[in-house]
Amino acid sequence: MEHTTEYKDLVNQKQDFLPGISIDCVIFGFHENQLKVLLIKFGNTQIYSLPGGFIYKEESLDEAANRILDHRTGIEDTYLEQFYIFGDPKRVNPEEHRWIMQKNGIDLPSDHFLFNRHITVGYYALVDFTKIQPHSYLNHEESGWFDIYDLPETIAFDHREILTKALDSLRLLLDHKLAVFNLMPETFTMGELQSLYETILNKKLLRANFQRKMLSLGILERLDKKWGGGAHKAPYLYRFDSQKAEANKFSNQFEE
Amino acid sequence: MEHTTEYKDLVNQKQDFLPGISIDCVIFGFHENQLKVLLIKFGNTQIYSLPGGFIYKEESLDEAANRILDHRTGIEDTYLEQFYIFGDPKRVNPEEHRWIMQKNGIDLPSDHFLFNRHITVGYYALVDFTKIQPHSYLNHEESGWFDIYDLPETIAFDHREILTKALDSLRLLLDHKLAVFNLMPETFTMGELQSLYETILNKKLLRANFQRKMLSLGILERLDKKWGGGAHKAPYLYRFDSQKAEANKFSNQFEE
DNA sequence: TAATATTGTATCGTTGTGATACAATAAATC
DNA sequence: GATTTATTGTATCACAACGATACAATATTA
Repeated sequence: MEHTTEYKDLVNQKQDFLPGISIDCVIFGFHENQLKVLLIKFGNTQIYSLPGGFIYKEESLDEAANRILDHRTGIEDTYLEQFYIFGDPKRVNPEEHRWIMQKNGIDLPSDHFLFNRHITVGYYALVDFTKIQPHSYLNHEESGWFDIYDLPETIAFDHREILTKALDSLRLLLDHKLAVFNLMPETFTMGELQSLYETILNKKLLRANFQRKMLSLGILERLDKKWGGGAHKAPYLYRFDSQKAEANKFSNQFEE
Repeated sequence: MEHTTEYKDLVNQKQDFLPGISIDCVIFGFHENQLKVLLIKFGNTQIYSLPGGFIYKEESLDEAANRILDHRTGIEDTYLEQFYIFGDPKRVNPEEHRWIMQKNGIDLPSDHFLFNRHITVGYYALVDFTKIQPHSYLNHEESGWFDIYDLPETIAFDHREILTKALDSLRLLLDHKLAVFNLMPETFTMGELQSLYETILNKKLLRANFQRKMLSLGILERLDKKWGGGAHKAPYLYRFDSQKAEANKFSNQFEE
């Protein structure tokens, strides 16, 4: 059983973790015009969940979230922010949880700490999809990217609700900060950027107006044209220019 | 010592509470053109703190926050929302905490659970100042309202940071929801409403434009004029009309 | 009765935005 | 190599939103 290492941590390290609290990460990526989230499939089941973990006793919440994210994606520095804390006492069904563990060959007593009530802090990460290679850890967990609008049927616990709230928060972020550029690769066309906005907002935008608005913000550096995209005029490539953004008083809208 | 009852709870009921997690409430009110927050003064000190508490094991976070708020202000139904979770392992200095308790005649061992690391969930409440009478509980705690821009010098733990974050969140709320009307009395003049906005945003607004904007939202009911306000034209009184707000597609901007 | 302070509203110019149009052009097709 | 095609970059028009200013209305005071 490939999960053993991780689960051993969970099972044995109770004394190292803060009790009764966990972190769940909604890892957003953008690929082929789809907004994706990274989900983990529990072994021997069809149940998916968010990657999560616990907080060491000497660790801040942000540090824990970064550690968990690094563990799952191999990305160390990326945009990561808490968006909500989920504290319903019935948010996790301990029977469901125990059944999942059993399916993975781990038979824990029903009074094991893992099945106690846990409050969970929701973090979302905005990662550059192109920089994430299938991590060894990912394979072990049978994790994968899913279109946020086409999620698996069975999602564990209250994780579907967490995903919904994360998407809501991401939409709010669009209005206030420029953090969504963390979802784009280093260079991109205006059409690709528009596609990201459309996917997050789940509605079509007028191309001409989107371009006008984006250029007027003064945060993009225009590079060479992108050749070979098809039988049509070649689009420019752009790069997000954080210095320009700062000069244009958008400093407070990006990366805190 | 008047605190005894509450502190007894804290000291003895460890087993009833979720371990390692607390709630702190930033209770906003609006009075005499000032944005106020309710702070508690620890006995025999000059140290103020936010009213807070712990979560019972069968209670949701929102329920706990409501209970704590009710306890402090006597208000049962009001606008209450979590805004951030504070999880720095050094956010509370246990020595400072123990010293404060000692000053209140409660000498706890340094390994008492109260001095363990606690993560705290920040909630803000928007209350109608005119409906809050000095609650018996308040007197006991020597609590009082403070202008958010003129806080006491000594504020315990990381509570000043929590207050700052709460004010930031309140400003965001202004853009998205109509919840700030919870801070106003039942009826008010346009000038009073403008004063609230100016106080939250900490900047002056143009009277004519503010009035035009507010009226155009179609969320206010115009009542009789308010007489006796001085040697000038009498202003109209307004009432926030949640039905109008709903009809004008603002339903999603108010009370969830 | 006149003066005063404040309120309610109108107006002007500027900016931002939705909608549409059109020229430019890289690759595919003939 | 000329033509076609799909897409891009930009211009334009109408309208809404907004900052700034002006002014008439009016409840109280003098």
